[in-house]
Amino acid sequence: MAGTVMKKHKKGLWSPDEDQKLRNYVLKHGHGCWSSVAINAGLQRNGKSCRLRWINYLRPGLKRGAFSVAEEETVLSLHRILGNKWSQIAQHLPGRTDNEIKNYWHSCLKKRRVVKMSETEAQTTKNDHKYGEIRGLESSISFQHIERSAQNCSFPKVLFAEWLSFDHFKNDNNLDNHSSSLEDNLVDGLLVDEGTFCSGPDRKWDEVSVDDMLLPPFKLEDEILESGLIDYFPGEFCMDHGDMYA
DNA sequence: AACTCTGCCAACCGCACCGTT
DNA sequence: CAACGGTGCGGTTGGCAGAGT
Repeated sequence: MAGTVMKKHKKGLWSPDEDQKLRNYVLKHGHGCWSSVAINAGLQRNGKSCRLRWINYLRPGLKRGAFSVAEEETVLSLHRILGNKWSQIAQHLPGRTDNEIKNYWHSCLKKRRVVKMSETEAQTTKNDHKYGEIRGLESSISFQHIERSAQNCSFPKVLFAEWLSFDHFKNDNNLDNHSSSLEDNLVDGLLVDEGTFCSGPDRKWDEVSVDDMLLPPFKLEDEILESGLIDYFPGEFCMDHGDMYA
């Protein structure tokens, strides 16, 4: 088309100057609509590219560098349960992005997991009384809290603390606001995270009962405290409930 | 030193979902 | 209710750097 100027969006690596423009703009105005961010910040990028750059690189609070052992273990455990739900896994690793975790998984953990699985298969199943262990899963999942009658729900709720960010506890006691899916995940009156517990490859989530998730000596009703909360975390991870709801 | 191979990381792409019109 | 735009997510790719030959 002669005479028309097609505005081409720039692709490829971001220059320091572009980073600076985007950072300055978002810190000053917030992102709002990403496509307008690109225009208003004077960038020849599309909104999607800006969003990605911000989330994966420029956003404050991001951790850089190698994963710690604890982070690695978390990724392994969560991946075993959640599969390739990188964004969900990332929610439990503050400062890490889904992209980073995904890359890390593909580069390192996939190999290591093969080794580790063969090791763990040799171990007998741990049945610590402080843990609720999920049948069919090698890792033991902590049932951290049971929250009774949270907001609209008259059932006790089990929250898998590893699957909810601490921000949830600090900033948002209303479970229904946190995720629209939470209420959908009541199983026998217990709240669990979405679609993640399948006790076998042939079983669907809605076929899994609480019995599948709890092994003796668990008896939830005996463990619920006056506060409506219960802590199944091992000591070093234990948080004071007051802190969590402060 | 030159070349090839491999791993890592940043970014793109396509799709799905959601809210708005 | 369909169309549309914005956003989020997971898969994939391209390029760079370091290791190996």
